[in-house]
Amino acid sequence: MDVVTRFAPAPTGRLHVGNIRTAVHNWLWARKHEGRFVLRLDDTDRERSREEFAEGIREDLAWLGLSPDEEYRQSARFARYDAALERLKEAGRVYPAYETAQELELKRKVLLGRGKPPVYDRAGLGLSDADRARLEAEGRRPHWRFRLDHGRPIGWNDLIRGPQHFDPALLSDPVVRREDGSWLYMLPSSVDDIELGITHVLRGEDHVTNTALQVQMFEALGAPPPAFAHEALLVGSEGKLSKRLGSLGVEAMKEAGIEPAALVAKLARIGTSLPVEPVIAPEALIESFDFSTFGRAPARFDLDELAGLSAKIVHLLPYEAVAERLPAGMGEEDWIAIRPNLRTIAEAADWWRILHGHVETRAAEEDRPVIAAAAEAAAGIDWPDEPWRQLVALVKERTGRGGKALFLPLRRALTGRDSGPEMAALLPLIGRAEAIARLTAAL
RNA sequence: GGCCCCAUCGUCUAGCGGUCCAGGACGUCGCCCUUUCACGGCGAAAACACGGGUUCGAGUCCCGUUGGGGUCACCA
Repeated sequence: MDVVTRFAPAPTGRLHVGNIRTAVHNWLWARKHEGRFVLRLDDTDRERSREEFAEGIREDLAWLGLSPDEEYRQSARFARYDAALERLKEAGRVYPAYETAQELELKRKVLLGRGKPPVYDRAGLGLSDADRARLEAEGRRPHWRFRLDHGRPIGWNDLIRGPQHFDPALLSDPVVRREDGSWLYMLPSSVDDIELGITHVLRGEDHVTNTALQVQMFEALGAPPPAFAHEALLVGSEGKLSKRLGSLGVEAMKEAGIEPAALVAKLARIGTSLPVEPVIAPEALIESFDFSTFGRAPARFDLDELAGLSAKIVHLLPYEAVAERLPAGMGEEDWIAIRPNLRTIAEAADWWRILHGHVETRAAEEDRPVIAAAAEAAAGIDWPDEPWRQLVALVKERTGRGGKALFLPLRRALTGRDSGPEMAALLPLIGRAEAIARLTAAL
C-alpha cells in the first residue's frame, strides 16, 4: 500500500514552528515510503481564510523544500461533504439541533459550575417532528450534529502514543454543519482523508479527541480509519507554553538568518531520541525517521539552539549551494575562506567588504612597531607563496613579538576586526597592494 | 472540574526488574590544533521529582502527591 500523508493547515495565517514540524514529519514519512505528500488547505472557515495566507503557506513550504505532490482545498469540495452528510442522515448518524451558540455556552457553564464535564446534552436528539416544526415556525434553522455511538468504546493504536481508548459518552456530538450551511472542520476532514486515500494522519496531540470522534465518522462513512500518529506539542524555551512560538514563522527565521535546512533538521528530530545534527541534505532525515523514536512529553523549542545549528550548517554549505545568495562577484575561494567564521550567510557581505572593499584602521600606539615592520616586510616578500607565513616570520624577527601581541594588531590593521577566519587564508585574497596600503594607512 | 498524555544530566532523550556507582546528542567547561579569535579535533563535569508499596532486588511494576502538556467551540 502506498503511503499518503497530508498536511492540512487552515489558511488563516502563516506557518509557525509547530505547524512546520508536523509538515516536516508528514513529508519525511511520505518520502521514506516513496509515497505522496498532500497539501490540503482547510478553508471551511470563510470568515478567517484568506488567499494571501494560502499563497504564504505555499511559499513557506517551498522555502523549506517541502514540496507537496498534490494540493486540494476544502472550499472546492463542498459537494462531497453534502453527499457525505446525506449518507449520514440516511444512516441516522446525524441529527438537527436548534440551540443558539449562547444557549450552548450557558449549558456548558452550568455543567462546569457543577463540576461536571461540559458535554452536550443531546437535546436535539430527543426532539419530535412536532418539536422541530414548532422550532422552525419560530424561525429557527437547525445545525447538524454527528451522533456518536455510545455503545462501545472508541479505540485505535496510535503510532506514537500506543493503544488509545475513549468513552464516547464523555464526548459531545460534534456539530458538523452550521445553520447557514457552512462546514465545520470535523466532517470535511474525515471525508477528505477517505477520498484522498490518506493512509497516515500525523498531527499534533491537540487533535487526539478529534481523532476519537473521527474514528466513528470513518466507520459511519463505511471506510477504515487511516493510521494515526499524534506527536507531543512544542513549548517555548521558558518551559511553559509560549505565545511567541505561535508567531515564530518563516519570516522570523529569515530575519534571524536561519537556514531552511537547519529548521528542517531541527524540527525533524526535536523531541525524538535521535540526535539533532547539522545535515544539509534531507536523505539522512528521511532514512532515520521513525515513530518509535518520538517522546511523548512536550519538547522545548529554543531559537538560540536553532541558530547554533544553522551556523554549523553554513560551515558545511558548498559554494554552489549559496552562490546566488552571496555578494555579486564573490568567488569560491572567498567563500571557502570565510565560511567557517560565519553564523549566517548574510554575514558574507561584511567579509566581502573586508576582503575587497575599503578598510581603514588606526593602529594603537603600542602596536605601531608591529604594523610598521609589517608594512615594510610586506613589500619584500614573495607574495604568491604563503605570504602570511612569511610576513609573520619577518615581523616576529624584527620586533621580537609573538602570539597574541603579534597577531591581533596585524589582524586589526588588515581587516579592521578582532576576530575572523584564519589570516593565512584571508591575506592572499586581500592581495599584495591592498595589504600594503592598509598597513601603511594604519600607521 | 472531567477525560487523555507525560515526569532520567541545563535541553532532547536511551533505559522496557539484576548486566546502570545510568548511555548518547546539544549546550557548558577544559585540552589540542592554529606562533591571536573563530572553525575543527579530543576529553570532562552534569540526571533517575517526592512519598508509599510489590519484590531477594526498582530508574524500570503498582498507588498517591506534586509538577507539566493537551482537550472538553456553530476554530482548525
